[in-house]
Amino acid sequence: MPANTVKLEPKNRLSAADWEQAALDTLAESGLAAVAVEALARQLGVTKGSFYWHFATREALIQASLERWEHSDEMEVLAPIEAVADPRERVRELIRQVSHRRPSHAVFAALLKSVDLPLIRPFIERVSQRRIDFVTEAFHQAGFDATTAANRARLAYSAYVGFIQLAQVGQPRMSHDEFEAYIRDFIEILIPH
Amino acid sequence: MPANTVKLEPKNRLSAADWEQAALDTLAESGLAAVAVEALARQLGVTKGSFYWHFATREALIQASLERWEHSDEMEVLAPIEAVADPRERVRELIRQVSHRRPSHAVFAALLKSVDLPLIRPFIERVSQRRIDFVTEAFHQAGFDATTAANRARLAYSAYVGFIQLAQVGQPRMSHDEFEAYIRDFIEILIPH
DNA sequence: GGCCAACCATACGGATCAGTATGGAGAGCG
DNA sequence: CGCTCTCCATACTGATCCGTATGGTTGGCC
Repeated sequence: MPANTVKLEPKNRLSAADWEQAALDTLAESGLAAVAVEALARQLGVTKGSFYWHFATREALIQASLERWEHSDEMEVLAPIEAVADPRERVRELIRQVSHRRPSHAVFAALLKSVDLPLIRPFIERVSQRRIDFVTEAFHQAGFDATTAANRARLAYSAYVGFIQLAQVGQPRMSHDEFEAYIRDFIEILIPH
Repeated sequence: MPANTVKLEPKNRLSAADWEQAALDTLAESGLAAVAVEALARQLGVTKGSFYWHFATREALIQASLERWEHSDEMEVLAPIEAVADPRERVRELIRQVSHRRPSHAVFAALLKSVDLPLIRPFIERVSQRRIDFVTEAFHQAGFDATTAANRARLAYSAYVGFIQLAQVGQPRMSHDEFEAYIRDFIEILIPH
């Protein structure tokens, strides 16, 4: 057998990053309450003893996981769209992007439900502020005055937040085509030609 | 002393309705997790023994409380506005109403966070469906075709849901005047003249 | 005035979960 | 070979909370 097994054998021997990823997965799937040390341990095939070696406390895990999520979220969503020159088209592209990439929103939707916790709140505040500022800036560049741009951004972001909440209820019971039509109307209403 | 003390002495001796009201209050203030029997008992100055005489289980209390809330919500919000003849003005009035009466939304916002629970989900579904249908109907009467009316209603309701979520974060950090201006823009965008 | 039913206290059982204490296996290195 | 550091298992404590069992108190009613 070849020696030099640098990073093989992902079977046993976990790292902190493994725990963080598992935490984000179950957070997205089952909510913050499901991010429990013993549950994650079972899910990873180990016991609590492993966890408390990598992290001091449950909150430390959540904190680290969310910092990871916040960073990747910013890099993967907003950053690529900043390149779009025309501000109107930039917002349109943003709407299309977020409307066609569900998995990332699951974490945000889960966090939204635990926003009353002091541990979670700052994350919601920061990412929301960044996103609203992003859209506000685009609307401003598109010719709207400051307050109108801000209000339109607020409306757009509120509609986004509300939608991902209602989507879990299956409330806007729409087919794929109906959803696409909704997105088109969404854009049409918020970004007049 | 006059006999005939029909309903005096509200000090001791609770009724099921008292528990339901207390449940709704703490639900609105501290979320569903805070609706715990022992906590409510302390809050009401009694012990668990009292609770389990009035209700079989914690879920029974929540169920009863939410049925009470759902009924009063429907009566106090949508019903009075149905009288407004002009559909455009009806939606405008609805928006003004809900934007100026906070306390009732607290229960809905709290429920939204626990929508994954099978006990809560039906309530969210029913009230959301009713509200969306209400607005859709108004937009339809205002001259929009069926799908456009539905999409505008979805957008309006999503924006509402998202706003009450973000409001708790203090995210749309607005003064009173800014809020009023936002509502005006909200109406202006959704209901073109 | 005594009985009955509504209402509540006390005390316990059982489940869940965060965190601690402690010891053991396993790889690398001298 | 043996030591040590990393990583994990086992076992326990303590807190919280739902639900049960049971007995006590109070008000109305015959």
